[in-house]
Amino acid sequence: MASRNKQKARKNATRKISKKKTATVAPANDAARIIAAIKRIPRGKVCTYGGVADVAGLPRRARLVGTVLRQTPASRGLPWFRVINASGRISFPLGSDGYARQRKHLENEGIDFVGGRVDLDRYGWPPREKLLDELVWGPG
DNA sequence: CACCCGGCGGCTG
DNA sequence: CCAGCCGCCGGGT
Repeated sequence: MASRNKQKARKNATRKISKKKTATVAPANDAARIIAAIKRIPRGKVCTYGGVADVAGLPRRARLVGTVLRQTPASRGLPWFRVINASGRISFPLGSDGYARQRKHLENEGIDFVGGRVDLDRYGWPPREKLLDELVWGPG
């Protein structure tokens, strides 16, 4: 409850600050940052949608990560399959082709599924502690 | 401008 | 753990 109020407060604050709305800066580069962030996920690790957004410098844009991924044609350099949701699950419907492909890729990299989920404490990237430090202290 | 809908995330019951 | 609900924010109608 408190958290929702906090989010609402943040939203109102954001509105007030950005009321000018000047440019609307077409976020084509947002997609580029998201792709770059995904490319950084190490082999054998996974990152959540929200995590990718954070690494890309776009906090709270988890859904945008999903949108970009959905619209981005699979290319060989992009480890799209290392992006899963915050519950440690693959976000495609169970039984779909996409689900099967993604899971196979991950298992091929040695990632272990228990009850249909990945243990983020073990396979999550970046490590939670590092992420917090960077959020608070900045990189370096 | 008003809705509607997501490869999401947090919290609650 | 699961189901819902809600908040967020881009994109499409």
